[in-house]
Amino acid sequence: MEDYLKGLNKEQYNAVVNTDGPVMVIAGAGSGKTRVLTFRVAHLLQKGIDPFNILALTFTNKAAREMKERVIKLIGDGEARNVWMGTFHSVFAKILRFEGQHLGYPSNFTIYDSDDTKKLIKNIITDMKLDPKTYAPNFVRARISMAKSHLIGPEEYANNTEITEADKSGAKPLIKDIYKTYNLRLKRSDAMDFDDLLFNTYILFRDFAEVLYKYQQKFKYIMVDEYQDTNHAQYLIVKKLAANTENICVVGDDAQSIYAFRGANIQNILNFRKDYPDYKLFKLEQNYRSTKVIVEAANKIIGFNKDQIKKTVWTENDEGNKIGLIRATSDNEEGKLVADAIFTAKMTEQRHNSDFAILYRTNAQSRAMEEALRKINIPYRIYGGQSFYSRKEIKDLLAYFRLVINHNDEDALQRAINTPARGIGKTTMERLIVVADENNVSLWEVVNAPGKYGTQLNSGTATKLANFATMIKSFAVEMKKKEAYEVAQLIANTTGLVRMYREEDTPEGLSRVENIEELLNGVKEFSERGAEANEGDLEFQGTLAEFMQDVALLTDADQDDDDNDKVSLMTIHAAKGLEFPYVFIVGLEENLFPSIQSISTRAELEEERRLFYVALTRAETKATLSFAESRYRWGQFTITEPSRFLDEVDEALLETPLRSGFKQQTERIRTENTIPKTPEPSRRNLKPIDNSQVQDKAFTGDDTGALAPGMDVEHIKFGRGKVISVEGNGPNQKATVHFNSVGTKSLLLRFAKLKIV
DNA sequence: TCCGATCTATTTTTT
DNA sequence: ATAGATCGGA
Repeated sequence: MEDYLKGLNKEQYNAVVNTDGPVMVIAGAGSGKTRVLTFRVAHLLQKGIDPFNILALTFTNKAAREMKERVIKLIGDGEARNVWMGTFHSVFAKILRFEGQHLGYPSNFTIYDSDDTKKLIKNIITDMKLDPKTYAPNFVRARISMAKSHLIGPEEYANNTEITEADKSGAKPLIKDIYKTYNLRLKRSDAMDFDDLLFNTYILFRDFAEVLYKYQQKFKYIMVDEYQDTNHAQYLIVKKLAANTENICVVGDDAQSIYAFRGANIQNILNFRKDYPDYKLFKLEQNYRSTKVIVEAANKIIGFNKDQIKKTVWTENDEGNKIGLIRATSDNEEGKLVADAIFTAKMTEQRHNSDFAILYRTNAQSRAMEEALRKINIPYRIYGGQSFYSRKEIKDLLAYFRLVINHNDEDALQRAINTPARGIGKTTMERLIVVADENNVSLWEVVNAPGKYGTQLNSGTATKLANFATMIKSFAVEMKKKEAYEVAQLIANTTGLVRMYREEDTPEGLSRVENIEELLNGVKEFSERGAEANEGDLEFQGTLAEFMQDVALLTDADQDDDDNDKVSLMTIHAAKGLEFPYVFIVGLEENLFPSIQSISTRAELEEERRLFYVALTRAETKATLSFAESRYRWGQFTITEPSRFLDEVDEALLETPLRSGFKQQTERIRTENTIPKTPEPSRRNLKPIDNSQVQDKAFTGDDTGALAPGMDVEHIKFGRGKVISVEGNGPNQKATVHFNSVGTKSLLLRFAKLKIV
């Protein structure tokens, strides 16, 4: 046995060394899935397999990078860097840059992100004079995206009566036309959306046998991570690629499937047995990550789901801490209690900030957490949310980059042409768009040569257009001669974008200028990295075009930070695949988690439950659940109810009972084997309550040094209560107080302003 | 065409 | 709450 394989358990070992033929690995949470994948790659290389023959597909760039780093650690640099490891989207984008001409795409095609996509769909809806309320852009986009990920093109869509009937009964019969126009417009812009990267790769392999053959020869060993999250398109592409050698290894966990909402299909796991009847199955069931308490609680929760593949996750780890429970009166208080708990654990357990993660269902929940952490000076880092790349000023500058790289990129052109203002307004643009449509050419064609298409323009406008076109073309020339950073800086300055924001002379304007500078620094770093990497990776030049390819598929979670000792804040989706000693799962309230839009069908509810399972199994040492009894949502104060998921946590594993104090829980009727009733958003939850009571600004705490058990105290939010105990001293002094209103709470006296009554 | 005031949708999760 | 969209007036 090779040395490096010694640390593996039997199942892991088998999953690693069975390199030939189809293999499926069902890997429970924390069972060493990534380990198996990395060792498998290392093992292949060790056996002398050419790294260029190995393909490893992941869902996030982060997972890909991590895998690469770990392989390099195992067997050293050099060979490892030539393995194709990346997300489905990035790998297929790379293939399409090489092969896109078969489908009529240039290699410099633009990738539209969801913002660009949405905008384009919105434009089309307006152009078609449809009511944007009926045809809500987000809805239409979701519909088109769903179609594309099932490999249903515009024609198939229009010819599929089941689909069109559904659209008709939804009073949206024209989605098929929007879809058709949308695809034409994308094509005319030499652009692909995220789904096209998969769709077109599939078409490429389906229609061009020689291309398929080439990649089948290339990728002799294929590995797919998070197989439970693949959609139909991904499934078929992988199947085609693997058809020759059948050296395919998929790793997944049905209990962690949380992307059905975007077309992921758990059936792909089941299909695997049919597609490769002689496949080998390995089950990784031993959890190395979490304590017994966490594993047991998680097992019980997932047990409430009907649809699942039987498996038993177990662990030899210690029993561990019970699961914490935080009950807060408001979202802000929830933030404070969580921040306090982190502070306390840091002090008592000597932990780093980076040992903590706060996980939530929606990005909007981060704010209360941020504020609370900031108040007590705990550094944190937010993953996801409003991405750096979706800020206005960044989009503005990127639009120029895109336009310079691909003149036909219509979205980029529309954004750039009058930002900053160049006197090319709405009227002119509308006229140009009509001409472009009539002649079926890209918008750039018309802007660049309006005379050619007989566009009616006054001479002033014509000059402005000509100047703009000349400028863009001059950038394109520069781009060929200079490296990325120089061109980027030239563009930022010559276009007047930086000047525009600077002249706003407002704090926002200034921060926009700073963001632009940050982006330029990013470009600089990128091209320097390009120069360094040149000898190792011949394909990498560090050009602006390459930078843009990177950016299009990048998410915020992929960015690195210099200072890494920070508390992590992210959605549960973003946390998949990660682990932390201490995990706080916040906002466990009905209509938030599970989400109000996911409780009408069993399938949706079960996905929410898997999400909860994923969240809980991120924890190594201790998990803490929290919920608030009220929360601001959509700027509205709402009373909330604890999540049904809290009831599914084994009471015996909780630090404090769920139902304590005076609060009487309304009995919720839930039978495990009936389909949940139609959602009845309880009035109670949505009723705005009078929020006008002004808080007593003068409320200041008494000196709490004299605080002792038995004393009556008053709290600014909780009102009257009785002190049960006081522990700790100095800044960490805590008191347990029983309040009439909210039951027993533990408060850090430094923050809780208590008045002795 | 530009600017400001008013209105409005947004919040599920991501490549 | 808040950013973006929209509309009317300059």
